[in-house]
Amino acid sequence: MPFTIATWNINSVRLRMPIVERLLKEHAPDVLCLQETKVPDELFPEKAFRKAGYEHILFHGQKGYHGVATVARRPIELVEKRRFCEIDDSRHLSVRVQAGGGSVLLHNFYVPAGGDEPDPEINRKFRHKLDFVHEMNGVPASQDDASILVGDLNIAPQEHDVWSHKQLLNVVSHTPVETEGFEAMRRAGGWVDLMRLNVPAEQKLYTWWSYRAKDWEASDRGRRLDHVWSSANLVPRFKGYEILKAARGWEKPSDHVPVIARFDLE
DNA sequence: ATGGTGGGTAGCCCA
Repeated sequence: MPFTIATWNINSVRLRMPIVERLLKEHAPDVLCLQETKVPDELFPEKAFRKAGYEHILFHGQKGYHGVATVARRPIELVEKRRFCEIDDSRHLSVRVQAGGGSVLLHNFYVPAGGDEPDPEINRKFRHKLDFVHEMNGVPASQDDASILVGDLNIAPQEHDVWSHKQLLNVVSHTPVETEGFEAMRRAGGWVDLMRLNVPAEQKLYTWWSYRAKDWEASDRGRRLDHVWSSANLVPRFKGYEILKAARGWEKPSDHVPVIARFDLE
Protein backbone atom coordinates (compact mmCIF):
# COMPACT_ATOMS: atom_id res chain seq x y z
CA MET A 1 0.00 0.00 0.00
CA PRO A 2 1.59 3.28 -1.06
CA PHE A 3 1.43 6.49 0.93
CA THR A 4 -0.16 9.20 -1.23
CA ILE A 5 -0.16 12.97 -0.92
CA ALA A 6 -2.32 15.27 -3.01
CA THR A 7 -1.86 19.02 -3.46
CA TRP A 8 -4.52 21.29 -4.93
CA ASN A 9 -5.12 25.01 -5.19
CA ILE A 10 -8.88 24.91 -4.73
CA ASN A 11 -9.79 28.61 -5.11
CA SER A 12 -12.37 28.66 -2.28
CA VAL A 13 -12.78 25.39 -0.39
CA ARG A 14 -16.41 26.14 0.50
CA LEU A 15 -17.49 26.72 -3.09
CA ARG A 16 -15.47 23.72 -4.30
CA MET A 17 -16.53 21.19 -1.66
CA PRO A 18 -18.41 19.01 -4.19
CA ILE A 19 -15.32 18.45 -6.32
CA VAL A 20 -13.09 18.06 -3.26
CA GLU A 21 -15.40 15.24 -2.17
CA ARG A 22 -15.13 13.77 -5.64
CA LEU A 23 -11.33 13.78 -5.45
CA LEU A 24 -11.37 12.14 -2.01
CA LYS A 25 -13.84 9.50 -3.12
CA GLU A 26 -12.20 8.66 -6.46
CA HIS A 27 -8.54 8.91 -5.45
CA ALA A 28 -8.54 8.62 -1.66
CA PRO A 29 -5.13 10.20 -1.01
CA ASP A 30 -3.80 9.66 2.51
CA VAL A 31 -3.17 13.38 2.85
CA LEU A 32 -4.59 16.35 0.94
CA CYS A 33 -2.90 19.76 1.01
CA LEU A 34 -5.14 22.62 -0.11
CA GLN A 35 -4.25 26.18 -1.02
CA GLU A 36 -6.41 29.27 -1.52
CA THR A 37 -9.06 27.98 0.83
CA LYS A 38 -10.30 31.58 1.29
CA VAL A 39 -12.00 30.81 4.57
CA PRO A 40 -11.37 31.86 8.17
CA ASP A 41 -10.61 28.92 10.47
CA GLU A 42 -13.95 29.13 12.31
CA LEU A 43 -15.84 28.61 9.03
CA PHE A 44 -13.69 25.78 7.62
CA PRO A 45 -16.00 22.95 6.41
CA GLU A 46 -14.63 20.35 8.85
CA LYS A 47 -17.80 18.28 8.94
CA ALA A 48 -17.73 17.50 5.23
CA PHE A 49 -14.11 16.32 5.48
CA ARG A 50 -14.87 14.13 8.49
CA LYS A 51 -17.79 12.61 6.66
CA ALA A 52 -15.46 11.80 3.76
CA GLY A 53 -13.15 9.93 6.15
CA TYR A 54 -10.64 12.74 6.67
CA GLU A 55 -10.87 13.24 10.40
CA HIS A 56 -7.51 14.90 10.92
CA ILE A 57 -7.72 18.53 9.86
CA LEU A 58 -5.32 21.42 10.32
CA PHE A 59 -5.76 24.81 8.77
CA HIS A 60 -4.19 28.23 8.57
CA GLY A 61 -6.83 30.45 7.09
CA GLN A 62 -7.97 34.03 6.94
CA LYS A 63 -10.99 35.91 5.62
CA GLY A 64 -11.29 36.27 1.87
CA TYR A 65 -7.73 35.63 0.71
CA HIS A 66 -5.05 32.94 0.67
CA GLY A 67 -5.34 30.15 3.26
CA VAL A 68 -3.91 26.64 3.41
CA ALA A 69 -5.23 23.43 4.97
CA THR A 70 -3.91 19.89 5.36
CA VAL A 71 -6.38 17.06 5.91
CA ALA A 72 -5.64 13.38 6.41
CA ARG A 73 -7.04 9.93 7.05
CA ARG A 74 -4.30 9.31 9.60
CA PRO A 75 -3.16 11.52 12.49
CA ILE A 76 -1.21 14.66 11.65
CA GLU A 77 0.53 16.86 14.17
CA LEU A 78 0.89 20.60 13.75
CA VAL A 79 4.50 21.72 13.41
CA GLU A 80 4.29 25.35 12.37
CA LYS A 81 2.24 28.09 10.74
CA ARG A 82 5.09 30.21 9.52
CA ARG A 83 4.85 33.91 8.85
CA PHE A 84 6.80 35.26 5.85
CA CYS A 85 7.98 38.76 5.00
CA GLU A 86 6.59 39.97 8.34
CA ILE A 87 3.09 39.87 6.86
CA ASP A 88 0.22 38.02 8.53
CA ASP A 89 -0.88 36.17 5.36
CA SER A 90 -1.92 32.52 5.66
CA ARG A 91 0.51 30.93 3.25
CA HIS A 92 2.25 28.11 5.08
CA LEU A 93 1.40 25.12 7.25
CA SER A 94 3.73 22.30 8.20
CA VAL A 95 2.67 19.04 9.82
CA ARG A 96 4.22 15.76 10.87
CA VAL A 97 2.65 12.56 9.65
CA GLN A 98 3.52 8.95 10.47
CA ALA A 99 4.40 6.87 7.42
CA GLY A 100 6.59 3.88 6.72
CA GLY A 101 7.51 3.27 10.33
CA GLY A 102 8.85 6.80 10.70
CA SER A 103 7.55 10.30 10.33
CA VAL A 104 7.48 12.76 7.47
CA LEU A 105 7.64 16.54 7.81
CA LEU A 106 5.17 17.93 5.27
CA HIS A 107 5.13 21.58 4.21
CA ASN A 108 2.10 23.09 2.46
CA PHE A 109 2.81 26.42 0.70
CA TYR A 110 0.88 29.09 -1.13
CA VAL A 111 3.44 31.47 -2.66
CA PRO A 112 2.22 34.97 -3.62
CA ALA A 113 1.10 35.27 -7.25
CA GLY A 114 2.95 38.56 -7.68
CA GLY A 115 0.54 40.75 -9.65
CA ASP A 116 0.83 41.58 -13.34
CA GLU A 117 3.84 43.87 -13.67
CA PRO A 118 7.15 41.97 -13.41
CA ASP A 119 9.10 44.91 -11.99
CA PRO A 120 9.77 44.90 -8.24
CA GLU A 121 10.45 48.65 -8.32
CA ILE A 122 6.92 49.54 -9.36
CA ASN A 123 4.93 46.49 -8.26
CA ARG A 124 5.08 45.74 -4.55
CA LYS A 125 3.26 42.43 -5.06
CA PHE A 126 6.10 41.24 -7.30
CA ARG A 127 8.65 42.49 -4.73
CA HIS A 128 6.77 40.51 -2.10
CA LYS A 129 6.84 37.36 -4.24
CA LEU A 130 10.61 37.59 -4.78
CA ASP A 131 11.18 38.26 -1.08
CA PHE A 132 8.91 35.36 -0.12
CA VAL A 133 10.77 32.89 -2.32
CA HIS A 134 14.07 34.18 -0.95
CA GLU A 135 12.81 33.65 2.59
CA MET A 136 11.96 30.04 1.68
CA ASN A 137 15.71 29.46 1.85
CA GLY A 138 14.97 29.22 5.56
CA VAL A 139 12.91 26.06 4.95
CA PRO A 140 15.53 23.52 3.86
CA ALA A 141 14.97 19.80 3.41
CA SER A 142 16.38 18.13 6.48
CA GLN A 143 19.43 15.90 5.96
CA ASP A 144 18.32 13.23 8.41
CA ASP A 145 14.57 13.73 8.39
CA ALA A 146 12.15 12.80 5.60
CA SER A 147 10.67 16.03 4.26
CA ILE A 148 8.10 16.79 1.58
CA LEU A 149 7.16 20.25 0.33
CA VAL A 150 4.06 20.75 -1.82
CA GLY A 151 1.86 23.59 -2.90
CA ASP A 152 0.98 26.31 -5.33
CA LEU A 153 4.38 27.92 -5.70
CA ASN A 154 3.14 30.20 -8.52
CA ILE A 155 6.35 29.80 -10.53
CA ALA A 156 6.88 27.60 -13.60
CA PRO A 157 10.66 27.11 -13.44
CA GLN A 158 11.54 25.25 -16.64
CA GLU A 159 11.09 26.06 -20.32
CA HIS A 160 8.57 23.30 -20.80
CA ASP A 161 6.66 24.15 -17.67
CA VAL A 162 4.82 26.73 -19.80
CA TRP A 163 3.12 26.54 -23.18
CA SER A 164 5.53 29.06 -24.71
CA HIS A 165 8.82 29.86 -23.03
CA LYS A 166 9.51 32.82 -25.33
CA GLN A 167 6.08 34.35 -24.98
CA LEU A 168 6.08 34.08 -21.21
CA LEU A 169 9.59 35.33 -20.44
CA ASN A 170 8.14 38.68 -19.38
CA VAL A 171 5.01 37.25 -17.78
CA VAL A 172 4.87 36.91 -13.99
CA SER A 173 5.38 33.22 -13.06
CA HIS A 174 8.07 32.58 -15.68
CA THR A 175 10.41 35.60 -15.65
CA PRO A 176 14.13 34.83 -15.25
CA VAL A 177 14.37 36.64 -11.91
CA GLU A 178 11.63 34.35 -10.57
CA THR A 179 12.72 31.06 -12.12
CA GLU A 180 16.39 31.57 -11.23
CA GLY A 181 15.62 32.58 -7.64
CA PHE A 182 13.22 29.67 -7.35
CA GLU A 183 15.67 27.04 -8.59
CA ALA A 184 18.50 28.51 -6.50
CA MET A 185 16.28 28.32 -3.41
CA ARG A 186 15.20 24.75 -4.20
CA ARG A 187 18.76 23.50 -4.73
CA ALA A 188 20.18 25.36 -1.74
CA GLY A 189 17.50 23.77 0.41
CA GLY A 190 18.38 20.29 -0.82
CA TRP A 191 14.92 19.80 -2.37
CA VAL A 192 14.31 17.44 -5.28
CA ASP A 193 11.71 18.41 -7.91
CA LEU A 194 9.89 15.07 -8.01
CA MET A 195 7.57 15.95 -10.90
CA ARG A 196 10.60 16.36 -13.20
CA LEU A 197 12.66 13.52 -11.75
CA ASN A 198 11.76 10.91 -14.36
CA VAL A 199 10.27 13.16 -17.04
CA PRO A 200 12.29 14.42 -20.02
CA ALA A 201 13.01 18.17 -19.84
CA GLU A 202 11.34 18.72 -23.23
CA GLN A 203 8.04 17.18 -22.15
CA LYS A 204 5.34 19.74 -21.33
CA LEU A 205 3.95 19.62 -17.79
CA TYR A 206 1.07 21.82 -16.67
CA THR A 207 -1.03 21.97 -13.51
CA TRP A 208 -2.92 25.21 -14.21
CA TRP A 209 -5.00 26.49 -17.10
CA SER A 210 -6.40 30.05 -17.03
CA TYR A 211 -10.11 30.71 -16.61
CA ARG A 212 -9.78 33.34 -19.33
CA ALA A 213 -9.30 31.00 -22.25
CA LYS A 214 -12.35 30.40 -24.42
CA ASP A 215 -11.53 26.70 -24.44
CA TRP A 216 -8.81 25.80 -21.93
CA GLU A 217 -8.39 22.30 -23.34
CA ALA A 218 -8.21 23.24 -27.02
CA SER A 219 -5.81 26.16 -26.49
CA ASP A 220 -3.88 24.18 -23.83
CA ARG A 221 -1.95 27.25 -22.66
CA GLY A 222 -1.01 25.81 -19.31
CA ARG A 223 1.71 26.32 -16.73
CA ARG A 224 3.24 24.09 -14.03
CA LEU A 225 2.64 26.21 -10.95
CA ASP A 226 2.04 23.42 -8.45
CA HIS A 227 4.94 21.38 -7.16
CA VAL A 228 5.96 18.31 -5.17
CA TRP A 229 9.44 18.33 -3.68
CA SER A 230 11.17 16.00 -1.26
CA SER A 231 14.40 15.61 0.61
CA ALA A 232 17.01 13.45 -1.18
CA ASN A 233 16.58 10.64 1.36
CA LEU A 234 12.96 10.13 0.22
CA VAL A 235 13.74 9.89 -3.50
CA PRO A 236 14.22 6.08 -3.39
CA ARG A 237 10.72 5.87 -1.87
CA PHE A 238 9.09 8.01 -4.56
CA LYS A 239 6.97 5.81 -6.81
CA GLY A 240 5.46 8.28 -9.27
CA TYR A 241 2.69 10.80 -9.51
CA GLU A 242 -0.34 11.88 -11.47
CA ILE A 243 -1.54 15.30 -12.64
CA LEU A 244 -5.34 15.03 -12.59
CA LYS A 245 -5.90 17.08 -15.72
CA ALA A 246 -9.48 15.81 -15.98
CA ALA A 247 -10.35 17.81 -12.85
CA ARG A 248 -9.99 21.00 -14.89
CA GLY A 249 -13.14 19.88 -16.71
CA TRP A 250 -15.16 19.01 -13.59
CA GLU A 251 -18.24 20.99 -12.57
CA LYS A 252 -17.31 24.51 -11.36
CA PRO A 253 -13.57 23.74 -11.55
CA SER A 254 -10.58 25.37 -9.93
CA ASP A 255 -8.10 26.75 -12.46
CA HIS A 256 -5.52 24.41 -10.85
CA VAL A 257 -5.74 20.61 -10.89
CA PRO A 258 -4.67 18.18 -8.16
CA VAL A 259 -1.28 16.50 -8.23
CA ILE A 260 -1.06 13.17 -6.38
CA ALA A 261 2.34 11.71 -5.47
CA ARG A 262 2.94 8.13 -4.32
CA PHE A 263 5.60 6.96 -1.90
CA ASP A 264 6.52 3.47 -0.86
CA LEU A 265 6.08 4.16 2.84
CA GLU A 266 2.84 2.22 3.56
C1' DA B 1 -2.77 45.00 -28.60
C1' DT B 2 -6.14 44.11 -25.48
C1' DG B 3 -9.11 41.81 -22.49
C1' DG B 4 -10.68 37.83 -21.49
C1' DT B 5 -13.07 34.68 -16.40
C1' DG B 6 -13.29 33.48 -11.81
C1' DG B 7 -13.92 34.10 -6.12
C1' DG B 8 -14.79 36.96 -1.90
C1' DT B 9 -17.35 40.17 -0.45
C1' DA B 10 -19.46 44.89 -0.40
C1' DG B 11 -17.51 48.53 -3.88
C1' DC B 12 -13.46 46.89 -4.91
C1' DC B 13 -9.63 43.46 -3.75
C1' DC B 14 -7.15 39.49 -5.88
C1' DA B 15 -6.06 35.20 -8.88
